[in-house]
Amino acid sequence: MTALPKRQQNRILRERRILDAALVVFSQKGFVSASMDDIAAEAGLTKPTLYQYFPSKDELFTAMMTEERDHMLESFEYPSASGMVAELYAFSWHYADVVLRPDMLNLARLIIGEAQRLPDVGRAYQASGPDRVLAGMIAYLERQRAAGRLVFDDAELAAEDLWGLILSAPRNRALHIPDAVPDRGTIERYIRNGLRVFLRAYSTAPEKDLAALSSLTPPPATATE
Amino acid sequence: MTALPKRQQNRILRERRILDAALVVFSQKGFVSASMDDIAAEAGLTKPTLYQYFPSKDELFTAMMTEERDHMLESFEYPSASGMVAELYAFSWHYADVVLRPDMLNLARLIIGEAQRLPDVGRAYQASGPDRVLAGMIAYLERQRAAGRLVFDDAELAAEDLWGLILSAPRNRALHIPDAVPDRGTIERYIRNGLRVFLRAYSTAPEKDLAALSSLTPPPATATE
DNA sequence: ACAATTCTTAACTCATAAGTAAAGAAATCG
DNA sequence: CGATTTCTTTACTTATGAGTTAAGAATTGT
Repeated sequence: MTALPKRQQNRILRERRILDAALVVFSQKGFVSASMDDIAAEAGLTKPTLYQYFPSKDELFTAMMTEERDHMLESFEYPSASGMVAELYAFSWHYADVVLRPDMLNLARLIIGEAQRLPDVGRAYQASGPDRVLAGMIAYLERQRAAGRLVFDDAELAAEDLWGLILSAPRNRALHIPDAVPDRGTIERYIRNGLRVFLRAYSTAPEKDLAALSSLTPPPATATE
Repeated sequence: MTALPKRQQNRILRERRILDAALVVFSQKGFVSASMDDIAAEAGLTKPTLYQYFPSKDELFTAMMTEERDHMLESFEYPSASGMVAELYAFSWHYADVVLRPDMLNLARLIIGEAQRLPDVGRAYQASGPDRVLAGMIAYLERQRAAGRLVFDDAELAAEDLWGLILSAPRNRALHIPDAVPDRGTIERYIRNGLRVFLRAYSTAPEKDLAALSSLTPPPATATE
């Protein structure tokens, strides 16, 4: 009874296809060089049809960004593990897997490249991505502090230290050099070292935590890789 | 006797002006949206004249990037101070002052935004900027290790930890949100905290070094700010 | 002061891309 | 099955920008 008419279903599917195509083409070519003909072709339809769904290139871009922002929010779940160290390790790996995905890097490049022209987009990206993850991490770290496992004055700085330690170098390199996405061994190296520094600086039981870190193994490569 | 004819002097000056204008306009608008008319106007001359100096937009961009790369290399000198902690602090501030300059951030955004289209430019930027600074820092840290002040297994990772700790968060935010260049108090906060974490993790005399850090004050704001 | 060089002005060609219109074909609906 | 809706095809307008030309003005050199 709630089944939509075929026509409406098709409209929803086509809109979906257009937004996906827009993401691909904008990410590859940047806003200006991506043409509406290219995006229509990528979506498997024609430009006049595309214009029936989105009245202008700007509106398509904005809609695509809004959609992607919502998708981004879904990516940052918190893996559960046994113990703070295992949790930090699992999350570091999860975060790395998301952030270093080629499509995510392409999107980041797009946003950074357009940040001057579209300040709201940059702001929205920062709010839905990094700031959101940071807020979650701050809460997590404060819980660990309350449980006596960590000590720090400023939870925000501690959370930012963690990202800086585990992913700053590979991500920056990958942003500058698209071919330079690190392999899993390299990511492991950064994560492990970053967590060591973090635990040495903030843990109330550094020896025990470093030993726990030594026993952890990286997660299997995800199918999306 | 070595004085160049006025004509040659003017050519050199004009070329300089064109490259400066190119940097400004490309940084503000990105490669595609920056027009040769805009750049000529910024340089205070006309498009046909501009084409007398640089045969195409691509070649102007490449020349501008090459020029900027050489400029970048000049920016990363090593301030001298008394003691390792003071040296790290001074350099952290120096690095922050360079990297967070609006024009440097604009250039970084430009490079990141064009990285897919111009992989060589991204590679050259990485090699002349971050990799270069990193190499210097690695050498410095290894000297401190040899002198018994630091302990680490991997100098490269230690050097990357330092950048990640002191500047990763503010720089990323500034890349996404052009208005969000941090004030000096915020930079101080990141640098001080970052160095604390670094010293706690790697110093052979953490208490002493943290005390030394406490006594340091930020450098005066530079005139270029 | 005159000649040579360089720049400016004004106009141009060509290509590209955003956005649009109309007619016919295809898909869906009742 | 005919009516309606939606999409495709084809062609179009307009604007923009890379790159170019020619004539006259300005600058430099001798």
